[in-house]
Amino acid sequence: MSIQNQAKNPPTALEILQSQSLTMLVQKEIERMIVGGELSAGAKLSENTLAVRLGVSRGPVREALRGLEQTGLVQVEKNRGVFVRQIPVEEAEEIYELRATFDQAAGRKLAAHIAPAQLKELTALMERMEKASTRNDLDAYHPLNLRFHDALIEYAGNRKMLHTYRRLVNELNLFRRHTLAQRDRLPASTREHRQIVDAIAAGQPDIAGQLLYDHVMASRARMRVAHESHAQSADVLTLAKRKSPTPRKIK
Amino acid sequence: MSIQNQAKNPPTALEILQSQSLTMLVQKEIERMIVGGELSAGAKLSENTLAVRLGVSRGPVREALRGLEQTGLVQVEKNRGVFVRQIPVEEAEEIYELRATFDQAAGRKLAAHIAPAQLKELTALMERMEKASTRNDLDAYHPLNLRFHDALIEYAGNRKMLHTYRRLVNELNLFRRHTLAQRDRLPASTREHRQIVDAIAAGQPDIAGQLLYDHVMASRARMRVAHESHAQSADVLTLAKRKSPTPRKIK
DNA sequence: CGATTACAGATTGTAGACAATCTACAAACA
DNA sequence: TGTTTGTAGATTGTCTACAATCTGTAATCG
Repeated sequence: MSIQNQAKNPPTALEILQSQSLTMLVQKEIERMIVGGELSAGAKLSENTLAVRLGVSRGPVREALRGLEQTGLVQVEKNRGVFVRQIPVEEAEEIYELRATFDQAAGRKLAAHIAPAQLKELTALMERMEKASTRNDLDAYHPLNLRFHDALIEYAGNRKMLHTYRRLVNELNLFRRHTLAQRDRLPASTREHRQIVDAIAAGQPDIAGQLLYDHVMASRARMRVAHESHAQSADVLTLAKRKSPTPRKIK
Repeated sequence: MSIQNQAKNPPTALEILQSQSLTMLVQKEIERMIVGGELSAGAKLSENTLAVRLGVSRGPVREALRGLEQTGLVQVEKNRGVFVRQIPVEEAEEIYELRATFDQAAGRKLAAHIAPAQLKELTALMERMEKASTRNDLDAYHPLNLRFHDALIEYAGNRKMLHTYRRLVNELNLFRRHTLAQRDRLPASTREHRQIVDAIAAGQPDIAGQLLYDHVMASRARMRVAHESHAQSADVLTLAKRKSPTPRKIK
């Protein structure tokens, strides 16, 4: 064993500097702009504009965009440009269904064996959601809900699953209308959360898994309803708004 | 509706030319070299070498490598180069577990409602595997097995799941020793396949799902055994062989 | 007057050049 | 002899420049 092989678990400042290339930073920044809503779905990402804005040349920007393309956040059209992806409802529903199977599997594993500290954390998150629910405070509820489900997957102990799950959730953020689905459904959602935590605490894998699957699929159904009710007005908006994703013209 | 919006489902030659940028072609080619075994795990990918070999400049090669990094096929180390990823056993096991949950979900859906043509195709694949099994022909069995499980996910009708599944399987190809796990276990695997198809045909979601989950997890267990039995000799080999992933030296 | 064609400006795709960093080997030192 | 230091070559990171393509507008034709 060589002496110099002393990798610490917490990444040191040195390792950070070593791994942070311009391309990585640019990619993170563009991703932040997208998920933060600064760039809305369908918007065109001009290489030049981004390069100037970030103070780099087009090279790193192009590399970052190729990376983002693989994560599903942007869509590249040759000779036309890069656009923030628009997630069709059908795809959003597929993602919800995938999430449901992830949550189900995680619930099963956690019910079989969960560390006391983890159960405590889940309970705490759930109780905070209950409080936000009684205040009907969606702005507080939403991030807690994200953390609750993320923790669920994290505690299941499969890093590959966690990574895949986070990528899916990130992609789902592009589908704006899904957040609206929770409005007015906080009580139901909250009740389901308590049942889930109870099943996990009681060590009932099948029940916990089934409850989680149903919970996410119920979110999916609410999302679809919210989407359909806003369909007409929203479609008019997008039709008027989108100059970018114009179909390629045939000359 | 405008006249020129006539996208056919089968991608036309025109659309292919439009979407195939040099970067895309380079990425596909490098990916082919990796999964085809031409570049083994841990190998260094020199930008210049790749560029010359493919007859392009370094720009598209770099962009392609950034894309491959996101798919998990390569690992980028700043100022050091790009390497074909080495999948640790632990990660391979996580991927197997994820696959198991995918297959379980797919089996459930298919048992609930599967098209006759699809059931026929699954049956045909299974029977061909049985024949290959009696001949103990692993070279014939392996691709059939891949197609069988891929078809299973495909027929479940969730494109996002299919996409994610294929990416995971692709990544698992980097873990060489997992193919060996099937040697001498063809009869068991074949028997499980028949049970699975039977459960789907009989419309028993829970059973089909459970069989599939157990089937993939059994593959995982076989993979681990194969890995451990070859551990010593293999480790010696990799230690002697790898010049590339040398730990970064401290000066 | 409507549709088609031609052209100018802008944007993307690719290539090549330069600077920064790393690797490996050799020289110098204890 | 073993370790450290210095240097040359190679590789990567980034930038700039040029070619190919697209978009939108104006001119032309029926």
